[in-house]
Amino acid sequence: MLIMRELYPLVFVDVALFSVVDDRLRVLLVRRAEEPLAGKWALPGGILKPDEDTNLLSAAHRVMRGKLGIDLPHLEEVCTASGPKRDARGWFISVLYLALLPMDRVQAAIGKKITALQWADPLVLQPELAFDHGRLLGRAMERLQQKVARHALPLHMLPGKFTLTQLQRVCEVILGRDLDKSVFRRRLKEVHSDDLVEVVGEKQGGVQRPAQLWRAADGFQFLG
Amino acid sequence: MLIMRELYPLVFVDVALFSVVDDRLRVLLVRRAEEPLAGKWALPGGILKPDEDTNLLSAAHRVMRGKLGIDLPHLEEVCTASGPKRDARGWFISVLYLALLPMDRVQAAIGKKITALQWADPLVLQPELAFDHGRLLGRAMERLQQKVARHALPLHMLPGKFTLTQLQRVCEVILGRDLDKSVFRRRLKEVHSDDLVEVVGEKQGGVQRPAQLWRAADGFQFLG
DNA sequence: TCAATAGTGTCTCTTAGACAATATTGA
DNA sequence: TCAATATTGTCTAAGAGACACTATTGA
Repeated sequence: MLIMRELYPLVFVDVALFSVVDDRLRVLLVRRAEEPLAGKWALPGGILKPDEDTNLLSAAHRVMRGKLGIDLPHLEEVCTASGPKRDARGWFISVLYLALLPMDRVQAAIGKKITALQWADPLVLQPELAFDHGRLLGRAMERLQQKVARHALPLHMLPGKFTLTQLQRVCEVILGRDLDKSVFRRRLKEVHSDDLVEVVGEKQGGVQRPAQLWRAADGFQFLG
Repeated sequence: MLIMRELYPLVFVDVALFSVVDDRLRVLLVRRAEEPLAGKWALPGGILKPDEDTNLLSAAHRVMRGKLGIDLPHLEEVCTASGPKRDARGWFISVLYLALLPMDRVQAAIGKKITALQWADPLVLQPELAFDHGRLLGRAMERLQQKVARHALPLHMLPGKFTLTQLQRVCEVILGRDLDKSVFRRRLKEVHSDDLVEVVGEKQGGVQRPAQLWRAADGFQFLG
């Protein structure tokens, strides 16, 4: 069936993928290879393919698999952007997703594409992101901070085994402020005793008391 | 320009419009007049018209203006639904909006279309809403309750002048539980002293102490 | 005065924050 | 033993909830 192009908007999915590198929050940016705005940095994203995708979420998964070659452990919708003049191609809808990546998979994610990918500081206003991606990144940051402030545990950003100090550090990095160790662990015990599982292994740590290792429980979700 | 229909999804906006009628929470439903699922009750909604709408939000405003003849004072995006088989028409995206209507405009909203519109109880699981609207309604309810629980004031559901008791009642109806009068007013004073303005007028009230009337400040937003 | 609702005060209990104290390891 | 970090305990302050009290009106 052939129809008028102007009656249907272009639909994109864009992803704000966060991780923590060296105790600093980072977001993945890609350098646009094609027009419009070729050469500019942007959030990774792609166009919806109704013939391949079962829904928008799976489109986001597909796009990120294409960019990084990995499946993201967490991907959630944040909001949409829309309007008639994203670029010359006309009316568009962009659905923004928030994603988390374990810190130990950051290097593998970028691989050798260091000219096309970068882990940028989301707090330092990126000089000029393409389109409205600066605003979208802000929305994703808000969502991430809100959830952690409401005690959602960003376990998807941590390696398979982690110490509570590591977990606390990740939360601090996301929130941009220090947390009290005692308060942090007290809440953990009270609320999330079923979502975190103790592990037999112990940490090395050199000249210091070894820390207990933990892991996320099966089916853990980044809720809150 | 003519293109393949299958490459572009249909885009709908659907609206969960809440109000309070006789101390009960209500959501607006419409009886579908056309196929598919003609005769079934559904959330009001319509198809995006890129040639008319400047973005998805304005599409939602346009659709509701068409159904009710009024401009909604509050409309916010909740989430999207998407997939290949909403109905025979193929791949679709549906963007859900949450809206609030003042209780004193409920009658005007329905007008004489009582066979096509109804104010239904969103808590009583509507037997069978069309499409996935039952799930969408649940998402909108969650959002509404979350915001009020986080102390967002649903002033958009109240008439221009209202008493604090009325405001508290609306919050109670949304949350489905009683609130403490003292706690409610204490918080109001502490947090929202700049967002609510005292009004000279007093309430009638018959055989009882008259209550102070309040109104929403200019530019008030349903945040929280 | 009374009924009825508006509006305020106070007590307690839970929880968050600050910070101290104890525990465990390798050198 | 010491340095360094893990883990726990304790005190205090802020906030939420429960509930009682006072205030104001028309009849």
